[in-house]
Amino acid sequence: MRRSNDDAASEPGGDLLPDAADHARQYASVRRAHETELIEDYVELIGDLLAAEGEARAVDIARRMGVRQATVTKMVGRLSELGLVKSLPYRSIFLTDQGQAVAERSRKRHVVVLQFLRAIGVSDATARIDAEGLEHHVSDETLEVMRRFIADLQ
Amino acid sequence: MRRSNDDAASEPGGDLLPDAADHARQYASVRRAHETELIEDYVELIGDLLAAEGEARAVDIARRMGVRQATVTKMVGRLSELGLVKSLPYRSIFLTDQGQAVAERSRKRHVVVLQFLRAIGVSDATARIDAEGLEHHVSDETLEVMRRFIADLQ
DNA sequence: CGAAAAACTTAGCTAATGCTAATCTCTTTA
DNA sequence: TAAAGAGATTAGCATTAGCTAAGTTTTTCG
Ligand SMILES: [Mn+2]
Ligand SMILES: [Mn+2]
Ligand SMILES: [Mn+2]
Ligand SMILES: [Mn+2]
Repeated sequence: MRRSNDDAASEPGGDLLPDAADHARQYASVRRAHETELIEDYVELIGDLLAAEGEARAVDIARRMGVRQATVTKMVGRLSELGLVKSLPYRSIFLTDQGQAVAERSRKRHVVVLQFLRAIGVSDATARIDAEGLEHHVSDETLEVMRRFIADLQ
Repeated sequence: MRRSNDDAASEPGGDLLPDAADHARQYASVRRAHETELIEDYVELIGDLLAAEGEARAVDIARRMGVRQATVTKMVGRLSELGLVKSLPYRSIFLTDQGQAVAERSRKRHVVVLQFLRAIGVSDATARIDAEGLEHHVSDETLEVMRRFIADLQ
């Protein structure tokens, strides 16, 4: 029944072990982000390819994601079931309205995170790599802080 | 053979679609982070529990992680195979030297990210949530920038 | 046109991470 | 000290995300 030091959050420097329920919510939040992360990356990439090339082919998605075509086919099937994507066999992939919305939102967030990293002095190459992972774990509140930070620099 | 606009990276505001190989490396980097992410969180949590309570029991890990005990048992088995943890059936879990090192490194990084978020104006509650996910995608370079940012504020 | 090449799909496999239900072991307490 | 309760484990299932190998369809080109 070991119950001793709790409320580590209130201790000076007690940044570890917050209240157990809150702690669990933190991890749950991360798990939730992981569920949508890949979906967002695929949809965002498809949107970028559509904007840049006019079409999004599985080969190109595979090359950019660094995965096999079979993996892309399977993922596109999932995106289709989720109503984010419209695709016919052996044809280019397109975004539904819902997919467009997701792509737009992801793209904006990605750009803010990338610009923020550069703004605080991270090199472009590193900023790009880090942004690709960080973007999915940035809350609206933090995103807004980043946006302000960038704006204040002008 | 649609080959048209490349080197988006060099365009003004071209923050989308970098060189394909680089782009693939970005995603690969994220995938790599995801492989170690959970491991780091478990090991870090076990370290924190050992420090705070003297022992790390599966119940407590389960409660804090917000998962079932069966999930913890399985994960501890994996950590054990990885040589990060030492455990006997029905007994507390301990860290190996290697595990200690991982825990230490993770803890330090986590704290820097948390303090950085607070430093730029994110609320404590949000900073805690975001840090739990962000920490795993922060490169050494970015971490150093964050550290300097915090230090310069004193 | 008709082959060869490229693109795409399908089937079947693996690993990671979660779950529930059932069981086992240990600890507490009446 | 024996039952009850708490903690831990095991077995079996589902989902996600990747892979290879084998086939299909479409496109390119001699
Ligand atoms: Mn992105
Ligand atoms: Mn991403
Ligand atoms: Mn952590
Ligand atoms: Mn974490």
